[in-house]
Parts: sequence; structure tokens; C-alpha cells
Amino acid sequence: MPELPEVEVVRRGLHRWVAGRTVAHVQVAHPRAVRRHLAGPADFEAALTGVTLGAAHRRGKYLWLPVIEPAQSGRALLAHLGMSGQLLVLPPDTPPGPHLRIRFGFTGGGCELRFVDQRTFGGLSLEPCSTGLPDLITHIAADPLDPEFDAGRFASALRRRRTGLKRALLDQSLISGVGNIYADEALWRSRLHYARPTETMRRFEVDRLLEEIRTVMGSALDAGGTSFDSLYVDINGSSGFFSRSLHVYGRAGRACDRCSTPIRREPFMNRSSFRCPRCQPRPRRPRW
DNA sequence: CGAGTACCCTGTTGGC
DNA sequence: TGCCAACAGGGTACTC
Repeated sequence: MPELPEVEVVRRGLHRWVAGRTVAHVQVAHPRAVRRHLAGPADFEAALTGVTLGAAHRRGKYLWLPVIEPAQSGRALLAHLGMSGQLLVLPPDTPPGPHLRIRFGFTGGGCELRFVDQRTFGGLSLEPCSTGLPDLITHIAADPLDPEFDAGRFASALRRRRTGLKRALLDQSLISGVGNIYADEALWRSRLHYARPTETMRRFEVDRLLEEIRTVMGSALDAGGTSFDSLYVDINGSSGFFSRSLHVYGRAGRACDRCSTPIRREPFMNRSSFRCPRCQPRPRRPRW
């Protein structure tokens, strides 16, 4: 379940191990991994062979590396990890494993890049990239760690919505990079209920919420970032953070770290929401 | 058009 | 012990 911090850790790994390298060969082992590449797996393989990839970028949970050679090709290799995707930098003789979807070899030999994905919600594609952003993801909002992120604009866009607060947090066109786990954690830290009507959010509450989102993401980044300065570009480095720092997510029935009231799990948007019923009381007029 | 829901997928878990 | 339902959930296509 990679959210922004995990994806950022992967971005750093890609930047270190893949940026600047030239693709010698590509092999798509599972067509679903390139389903967003509309021209199909064969075209994906052919179009990427021989290109040189540039610096690794990220917006929210999307990653991309622009094609820098041939120059002005206006394309980028775009990746989304979905729920279980991993980008691994491994020696070529590493056994494939059952969930290997795509492998890239580079000129000059050395390690391969592998896209491994159990549940195949993730995928890669080669996308037109006319601006600084792949065309496909221009609707994705800036994330709270992006210097371009505008808190004032976010606050007013949030208030224009007619929905519940958590729904809005998970809407990547409003704010990106926040998934179910960090949404619950940030709401708990801000003492806000997931069904709080967005239009009633005061500016100071929005600012406090953003601060807590950044805090949660920042500590996850610290936890994952340290163990990832190596050959292995992976999403599981944050497991230490998950086990130690989560206050509500996955803690149904356990005592709230602030007030000892048992944490409650509630169905929400076909998934789960965790909250403290005392610290995060239901609003008078809840909005789904 | 904006809001909300169904669906994609597979390994793990828990109830009976 | 074995089987099946529930669960995990981001993003998008779809409906209302």
C-alpha cells in the first residue's frame, strides 16, 4: 500500500540507479502491467529500447522518468505502483519470481530494473509529456510536500466541495499522495471526523490538518529513507514505521494513545476507516 | 457537471 | 481440516 512517502523512497532509488541510463532491452511478462500503454506490450518494448532516461520525478503517487535521448521526444516512462507494485534494482541472474511483470536491462550491463506486482493494480506506460508533467496526470493535484502546493487554494477548493472530509483527502485531484492510512492518521492527529462536511472547515483547521499530514508523511519518509540507500529499491522499507508509529490505522479495539477509548473500525468507501470515537466525535450533520 | 459507486486483482485471514 | 467469504485499496469508468 504505497502512499506518498513510500513512492518518494522509490523515486530516490530510481534517481540513483536508473536516471541517466540507456535501455538495452525490455521484456513485458504480463500485459496487464502495461495496460495503460494503449499501443500494447510489443510497442512498449520497442519504443523504450535504446532510449536514455532522465531524472526521476514524482507527483503524489505517480513516478516518471523523461526520455532525454533522443532529445525532445516529449515522452516519459510513467509508473504507478498501485497496491503492491515494487520497482527493484537487482542483478540479472536473480530468479524471476511469480510476480515479475516487466524487466529492463541497461547498456553497460550491471543491475536490471524489475517491476514486480502481486495484485497488478500498478503499471507502467510510455506517455506524451508536453509540459513538465506527463499529459495523463495533469489532473493530479500537487502534493503537500511539493513547494508548489498552495494551502490557500487547497482550503478554498476543499470548501467548495460538498462531501465528507476524508473523501476529499483521498481525491487526488484536490490533494495528492494521501491514501487510506495517512488520511486516518492525520485525521486522528487533527481530532477530525472523516464525515466532517468539507464546506464547514475553517482555515485554521485546514492548516492544522495539512501540518499533520506533513508530519505523518515526514516521519514515514525518515523511517523508509534511511534503510533505502542501497541497491534495493523497494516499498517495504516503511514496515518499521507502520508497526511503531500508527495511532489508529489497523488498531480496532486497541486503546487510543491519547484518551484510552477503544479505536473503532467503520466501513467507508468499500474499505475501512479507523478513528477514536472520543477524540474524533461524529459531526452534527455528517457528510459521507 | 459534481458526487458517489462498482470494479479491477490475488494472497491472506478468519469463521463455520 | 477444508472451504469460502471478507479483506486489503488506488484509480478510473461508469451511473445518477
